[in-house]
Amino acid sequence: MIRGDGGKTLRAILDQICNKWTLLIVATLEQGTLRFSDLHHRIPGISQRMLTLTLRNLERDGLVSRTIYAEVPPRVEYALTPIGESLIPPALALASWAIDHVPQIEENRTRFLYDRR
Amino acid sequence: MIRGDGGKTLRAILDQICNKWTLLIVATLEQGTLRFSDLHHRIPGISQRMLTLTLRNLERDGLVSRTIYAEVPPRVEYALTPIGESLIPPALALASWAIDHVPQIEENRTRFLYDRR
DNA sequence: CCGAATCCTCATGGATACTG
DNA sequence: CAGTATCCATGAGGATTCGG
Repeated sequence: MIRGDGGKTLRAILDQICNKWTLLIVATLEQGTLRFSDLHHRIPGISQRMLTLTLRNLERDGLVSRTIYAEVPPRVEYALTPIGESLIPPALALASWAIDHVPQIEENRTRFLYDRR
Repeated sequence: MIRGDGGKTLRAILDQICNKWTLLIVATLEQGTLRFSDLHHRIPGISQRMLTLTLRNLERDGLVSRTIYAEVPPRVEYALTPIGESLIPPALALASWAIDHVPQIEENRTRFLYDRR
């Protein structure tokens, strides 16, 4: 069953994981450690603000580690923790499902619009 | 890789799947056909409005079928289509991950708050 | 380079009341 | 029973500016 408690905390955490950017960031960090600017231009469309906020949440939840190097210019590197890495398989499973079914879903949507008068 | 195109359509579909209620509704329909009121009280916390809206989106995308019986009182039954059923495994994988890691994540959050001054 | 802070907009979503 | 319609609060998220 999908609900362990009343569903409160679970749904809260699912919302946290399943938001607009989290899965993409985790999937991008699968390749290994990346610094802020790398992430910024590897994830098209994300704003600096949302990248910062999402990384903070992931750090707070212990899914991502943040390492600061006191250099000039500054360098900050992000990497997945073991818990973060354990999220990779289910995240990729969902992403793969979406990729596999994008054409079918798009066809369904257009047909749905056409069938309604 | 997680991005098939520029990431536009994929991210749109992921947003659609990964919203506040979709996964819960799909997981609830795994058990079989259910009517509106059944869904309503099996998913604690959902409003009538959001249940209707989310079901419409799922119907539009072809993940859920909607059957109306011309009776008094009216009866409407919802069921997963084959595509909808194919979403069950990755959805449950993600839900299971969340369930398994809720305690650890909650501990990380409280420690994060405590460590910051 | 890496962010924090501010402002602003718009979608999400809850509460309520009404219909067939 | 199964919605639709309306109003309204909240927060996600983009653009921009400033700081270390």
